[in-house]
Amino acid sequence: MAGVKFSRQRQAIIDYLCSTKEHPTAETVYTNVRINYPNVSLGTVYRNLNLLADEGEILRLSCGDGSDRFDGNPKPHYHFLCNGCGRVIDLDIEPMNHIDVLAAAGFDGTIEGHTVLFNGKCGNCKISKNY
Amino acid sequence: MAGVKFSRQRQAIIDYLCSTKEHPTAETVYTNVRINYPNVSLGTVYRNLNLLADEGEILRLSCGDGSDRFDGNPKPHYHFLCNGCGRVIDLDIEPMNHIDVLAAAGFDGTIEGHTVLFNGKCGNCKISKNY
DNA sequence: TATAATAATAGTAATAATTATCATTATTGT
DNA sequence: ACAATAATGATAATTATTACTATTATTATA
Repeated sequence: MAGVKFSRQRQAIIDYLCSTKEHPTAETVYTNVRINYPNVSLGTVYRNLNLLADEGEILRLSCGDGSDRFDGNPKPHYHFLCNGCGRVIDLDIEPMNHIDVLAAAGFDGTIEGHTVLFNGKCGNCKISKNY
Repeated sequence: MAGVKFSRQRQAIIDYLCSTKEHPTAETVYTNVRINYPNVSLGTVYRNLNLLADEGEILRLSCGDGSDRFDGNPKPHYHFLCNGCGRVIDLDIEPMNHIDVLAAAGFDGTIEGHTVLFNGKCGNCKISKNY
């Protein structure tokens, strides 16, 4: 990475993101990185999350429910947002790359990719909240 | 609508949203409604956009690029976000309702729906910005 | 039509999420 | 070891949105 130097704080952010499947917000990343780096600043967390997302090392998820979330797995995959508890869960289905071709028909731009966000009630909420 | 009274301001917001295909932000709605209602407040615009989105009369689009956008057409359809100019464009393809069934396989929650956001370069940007 | 109930408004203050600034510290190539 | 410069922590600033409240508008009914 040209012009990018290693930093312990950035590494700790990557390590934390890769250790969880919870799609944490910047604030949650901050809370968890502070366990090992009590002096880390929230600005540093935001700066690095942006850098890593720009480099394609992590994914940024904007689910429209407040803060952005981040995913340590940069491979394109689909997500589910529970509108009971707000959790974001990875879905285990193959990305449908062919829909980029379908969408391109009759469109004068160039399609580079897509995101899919499913919504509904997660397994936990179905039980605990009687959905 | 139980407990909901008519207001000229709300009607003006609906009229404006239905008159454009530009998926405006709350700020843009505000600017345009002010042409006919110079005293309308930004809070009124936000309050009504939230109300209308909750009632299902309009769509809220969170594209992850700053402000939420709104669409006067509440029928589920797919969108394209140009990462050259930031414009959001309606795509003319049939929603793939069957993918909700695919996604539900091996998932313990209930899938109620999904959104798809394509990205790339719009026709204008391909020309004007040499993409 | 006048009235009473209450929803909606404008204006403003407050909050939440994120980005910018900057002096100091850490990393890295030579 | 040193010089160049990227990264940091602390804080201020910005952006997007929501909350509060006294006043005004809508609407059902007398």
